[in-house]
Amino acid sequence: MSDKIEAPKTAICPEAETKARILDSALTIFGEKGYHQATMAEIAEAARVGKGTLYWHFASKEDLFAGMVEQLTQGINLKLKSVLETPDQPFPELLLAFTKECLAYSYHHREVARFFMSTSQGFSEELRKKLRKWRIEFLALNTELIRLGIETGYFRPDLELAKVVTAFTGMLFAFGERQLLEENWNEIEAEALFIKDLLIQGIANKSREDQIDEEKT
Amino acid sequence: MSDKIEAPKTAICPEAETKARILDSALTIFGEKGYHQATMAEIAEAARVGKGTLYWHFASKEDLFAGMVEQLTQGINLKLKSVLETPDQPFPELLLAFTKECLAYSYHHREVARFFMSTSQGFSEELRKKLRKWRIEFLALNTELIRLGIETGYFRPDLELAKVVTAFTGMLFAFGERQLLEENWNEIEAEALFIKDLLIQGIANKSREDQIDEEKT
Amino acid sequence: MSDKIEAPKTAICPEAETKARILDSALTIFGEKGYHQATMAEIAEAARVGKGTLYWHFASKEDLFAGMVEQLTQGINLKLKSVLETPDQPFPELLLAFTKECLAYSYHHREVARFFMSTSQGFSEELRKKLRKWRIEFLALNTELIRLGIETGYFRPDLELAKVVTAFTGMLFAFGERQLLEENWNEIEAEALFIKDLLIQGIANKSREDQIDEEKT
Amino acid sequence: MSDKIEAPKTAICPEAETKARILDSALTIFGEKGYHQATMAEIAEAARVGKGTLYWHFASKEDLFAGMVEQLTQGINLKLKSVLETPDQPFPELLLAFTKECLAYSYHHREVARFFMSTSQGFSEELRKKLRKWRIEFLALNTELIRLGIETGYFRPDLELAKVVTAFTGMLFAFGERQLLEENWNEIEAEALFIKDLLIQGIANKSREDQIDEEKT
DNA sequence: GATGAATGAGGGTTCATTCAT
DNA sequence: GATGAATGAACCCTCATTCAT
Repeated sequence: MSDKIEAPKTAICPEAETKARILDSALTIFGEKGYHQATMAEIAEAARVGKGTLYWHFASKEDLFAGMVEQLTQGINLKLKSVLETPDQPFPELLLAFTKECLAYSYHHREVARFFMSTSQGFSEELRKKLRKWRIEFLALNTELIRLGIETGYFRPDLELAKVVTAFTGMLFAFGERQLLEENWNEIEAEALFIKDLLIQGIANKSREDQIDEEKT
Repeated sequence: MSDKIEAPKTAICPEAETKARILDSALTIFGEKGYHQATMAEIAEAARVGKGTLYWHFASKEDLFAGMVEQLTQGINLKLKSVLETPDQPFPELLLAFTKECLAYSYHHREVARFFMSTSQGFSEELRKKLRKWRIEFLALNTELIRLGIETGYFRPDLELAKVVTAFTGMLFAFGERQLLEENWNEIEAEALFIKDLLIQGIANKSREDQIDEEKT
Repeated sequence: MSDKIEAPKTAICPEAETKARILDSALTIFGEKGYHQATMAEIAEAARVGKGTLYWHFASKEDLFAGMVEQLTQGINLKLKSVLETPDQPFPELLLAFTKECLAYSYHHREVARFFMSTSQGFSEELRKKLRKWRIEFLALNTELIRLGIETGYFRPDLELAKVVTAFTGMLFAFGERQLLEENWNEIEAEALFIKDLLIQGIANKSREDQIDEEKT
Repeated sequence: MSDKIEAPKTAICPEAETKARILDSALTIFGEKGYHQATMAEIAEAARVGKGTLYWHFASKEDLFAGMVEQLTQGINLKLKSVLETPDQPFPELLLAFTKECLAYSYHHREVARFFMSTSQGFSEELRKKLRKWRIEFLALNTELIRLGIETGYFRPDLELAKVVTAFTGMLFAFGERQLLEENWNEIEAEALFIKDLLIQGIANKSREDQIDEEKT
């Protein structure tokens, strides 16, 4: 929702400000050209700092990349967590909100949605480990969402969590990428609805649905 | 169709045999390390030819990459086409077969499934155009499948084709990538079934479902 | 002599204390890694001061290096001078004491013995001039020693001073470096004796030797 | 003696010729500026090849350096071996010839004599191991020479070989370096004689000397 | 057709030095 | 006096591409 998600924590001191500017530029440049095509010189120029300054704040190109991705994942994960913790919310609305948040995030940070998808070929084992960890953290939130759906009776109790999560995140990424290519901002609402309905009607617990139907009558 | 690309190892003409070996090595190396991390030297070595030979058969690294991706997409598209053209097949089984074919392909050519997903950042406009074309060709087959589902009454008639295709391919890629990471070959059957059910039960035409239910009784 | 350079750690004036600490760290770091491999950052860290502080006390890396070498050469030269000025000492014992002092110094400051040997390639003309000057000062003391040997009749009067000094210092450095590599501290006594004997018996004035022999009988 | 010691072995094929030219340039540049100050660009320019060509023939800067040093040590060691194997030569003349060869070599390859002396700070462990090996090979020849001196009765039998070798090589290096600084080519003869006399008269077996003296009468 | 030595533009990284605080 | 963030020139090395054989 807020246009600037990665607002610097203590932006008054100039040092942190520089680091934030570098991370910002990294987000832009890595997003535009991808990791291997982006150059440190470009990022430095975009951040209006010397090339050496990058290496004062980050140990290497990989480290800068990692810092940027971490900031991003923490951003989306924080939002998703707060969605999950919203009290007194019927599950379908929770699912919808969650989906919308994901799509909105990949819209606002369209340059970067790729990194969730991108294979980590050519990275150091250390960075791969980090990326894996962040991916797992993200998937954990998705899993929690689905688990809630089962718990509240909206999803069939016999579902294999992992499969549902795979399908769900697959759809999220696919729609996120479509936005990347086609710039349909105003479709987020419709797309989130579509995904929600597809999931609910597909894996909803029919007996419970019937119950609900009966309750309404 | 084209006798060159599908030509197996037993080609008599030695020139085509060399080119095939190069494409094979390109598939392996590009798959293992990704486009930017793979080097022409590696590919040449893997193909047991000189580096110069690559440039006799392909104009550039991008050209070789394009050649490889084309071969791949033609391979899967050919298979999917033949699935779609199988006569007298109830739609659910068609959907299942299609899905299985996709998953199987991404398993057998796991090194390459990435290329469908990978963003084409850093490529020349020319190559990007080609990649886009092949992607569209692949999506066209998916669209055709979904269209059939609607036509035959298994899917709701009011569905927006593009959205369904996006969701479907998203799931395909997600499961394909999971295979990449986890090596669950024998899950293909189960996964395809899961996807099929999720789709059918989710976007199935309820009235028609009722019809079917009634027909059974 | 100079109260700054020889000032020990217990200096009251804090500024001089900082400079001394820097010189100490320079000695350690330059000694361990060599001039070109040592970095100002390392030296600053070892001296527990900021990088900028180095530049308050020394104009440049070369200047710091020069300051350190100067301190060292003054140290050894002072010692050698005092050896040479010891009154009423038979020449062979003087020679032995001189040699031992050199070997002991290169043992205690093993990290630095290298600098006498190290070629000054890549240094500024200014620094090279200084290094040359200090080398000459050191050689002058050696020359003085040999001259004394001739004057007192222990060495042949027809010797070319420069050649003897070259040979002598060559042996000193060779044994000094051997210590650097092999850590035989307790060999200094034996080595000094060996060098003394080699020199004396080799370049001694035979006629005088005969005289001595006869005097003993 | 021969002006061109490192004459290419099979200089007809152009590839070997290029490699030889690179080694030659490396000798010059490394010699002039030292390892750390020399740049690959300079060496490439001196060899009239592209920078990349260096990396076709050598894996790295260190590797090139190692190749150069190896060629040098093999050159001098070969010469010294042939000196040692000269048949029917009285030991003093052998000693003289050996010394002259060393001095002449360090004159002809003055840029490089340094490498025997230079400490290997800042090199990889691998290169250090190689340098150590070559140094030992060179010292082995010196040891062999001294051993011969003892065997033939010219040197006292109770001498510690290692000490004599240390002193001998120390003098060789010192005179070699003096040449480096002062360009006294025509002094080699005199210097070699000086070293020989210093050694012989110093560590000669007196009883044998007496014998010789008596034989002469 | 095939080869591989040669090329050089370009990238990541280091580090002595400066200067505002 | 002291600091350390910022700088940018310079370096080693990679690798797609070429071309003589």
